[in-house]
Amino acid sequence: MTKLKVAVKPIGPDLSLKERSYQALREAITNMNIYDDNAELKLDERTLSQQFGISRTPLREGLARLEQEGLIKIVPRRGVYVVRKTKAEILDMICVWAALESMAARRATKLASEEGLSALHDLVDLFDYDDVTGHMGEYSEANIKFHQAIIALGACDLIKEITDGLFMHVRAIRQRTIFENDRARRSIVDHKEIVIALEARDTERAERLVREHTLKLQAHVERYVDID
Amino acid sequence: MTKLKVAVKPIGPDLSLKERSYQALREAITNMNIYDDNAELKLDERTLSQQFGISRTPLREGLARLEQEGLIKIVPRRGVYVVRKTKAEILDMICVWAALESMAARRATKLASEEGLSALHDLVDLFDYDDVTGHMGEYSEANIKFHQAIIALGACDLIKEITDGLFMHVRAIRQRTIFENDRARRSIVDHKEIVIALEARDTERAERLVREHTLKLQAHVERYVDID
DNA sequence: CCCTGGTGTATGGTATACCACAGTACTAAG
DNA sequence: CTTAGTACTGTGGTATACCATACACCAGGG
Repeated sequence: MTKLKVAVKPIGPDLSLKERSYQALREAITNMNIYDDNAELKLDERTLSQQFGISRTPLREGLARLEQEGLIKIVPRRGVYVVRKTKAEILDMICVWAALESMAARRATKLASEEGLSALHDLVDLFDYDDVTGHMGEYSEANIKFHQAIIALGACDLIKEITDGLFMHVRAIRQRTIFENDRARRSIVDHKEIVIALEARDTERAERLVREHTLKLQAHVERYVDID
Repeated sequence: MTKLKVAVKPIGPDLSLKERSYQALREAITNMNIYDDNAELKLDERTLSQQFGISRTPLREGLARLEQEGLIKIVPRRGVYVVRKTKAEILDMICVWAALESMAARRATKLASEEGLSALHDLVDLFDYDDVTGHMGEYSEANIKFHQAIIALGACDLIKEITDGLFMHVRAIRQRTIFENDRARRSIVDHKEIVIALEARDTERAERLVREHTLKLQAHVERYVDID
């Protein structure tokens, strides 16, 4: 077969409309203006389909996926509503996060390459103890990056998949969880200790530090975040 | 307000067709004849819609949910296929299971009531060390029950939700994982030790025992189960 | 003035018709 | 006989029309 295929480009990013509506909606909901104030929580199928320029059929298939993912709730004969997580659900998510990331840390002490660990080390060095003030936005991003990096080092695709979903949900209430400077500083200290434990290949310690670090966040949300 | 509300029953279980097709398909796929042999892995939308007596529209919405859940894969323009988990995916699922159940055990040592623990104790007493032979089917059920009970004691709805999903997927390959008697016996011993640790409220030990118990299964699958 | 019943409308649920592409079979040419 | 090309068919993707219900608004009666 000397069929000289012209590099015709992997065709378009011709995702099906179902896929595109799913992703677009997901994007829209997670980045939604303000999620907790008096934001519009009702979605209208016909309006949406017009906005996207597609018919209701693929749109509804996307909505069905969104519902399965827990981002929206479809009430028969009533409409589709953006779901507002309860405080208990948030706490549960952080709990699962703690369980999975600590397992990832445990695995990382056994599986991670030296290069991977040093890359992680670089991530925490980006922010210094005194440097945090005024860079909360960036730090918040770097914070997520750090945790995702640990999870990546754990080399378990399913853990990555589930935690990505959790982060997506949690991002929706990020605005409410104002990380005060003090918390950020203590967080940085925790991160440094975690990296040290990982580099020392100290499985038990790395697992414990990661778990406790995340459970600190859980306790903080429990005490100070007021939703519902 | 002295409104004497009559307990009027939550009305009918008027599930939508989308919901029913979703559940029916899910049921059908998880209990599917033999999942690994030469079973039919291609699903035909029109045939299914006729079998269910509904149109393709709600059926496809159900399929979209199934795909999101990972039970099927919809290949654009090609069709929908029942997904066959790879060995790596199975191992990942057991890994997540270990992480979540050990976290549940940890929480159980702090949250569980004495009644809950004694109920768990009863579960392990149902099967004795020598009693397992010939009752593998029942034991397999009791085994799942035991793990679900621990998760329930952890009192984290999301952990329950996720692990339920994992069990559903794993059930599909249960047939392949022949639990030989020896494994069952050792499993029973593990279970008894776990209960003891829980009743002693020994958080660290309970966490460790549960994790190691599940990781033993992972190692067993890794070594002896051959799929793909 | 309030409460109740009915009608109308808007919106979600379902069915169906149509379209586009992939896979296959058949035919023709080398 | 083999291979390539073309046409046909079947299946998934999409659009649209129709149906059923929930909610709002209005009218009439208490």
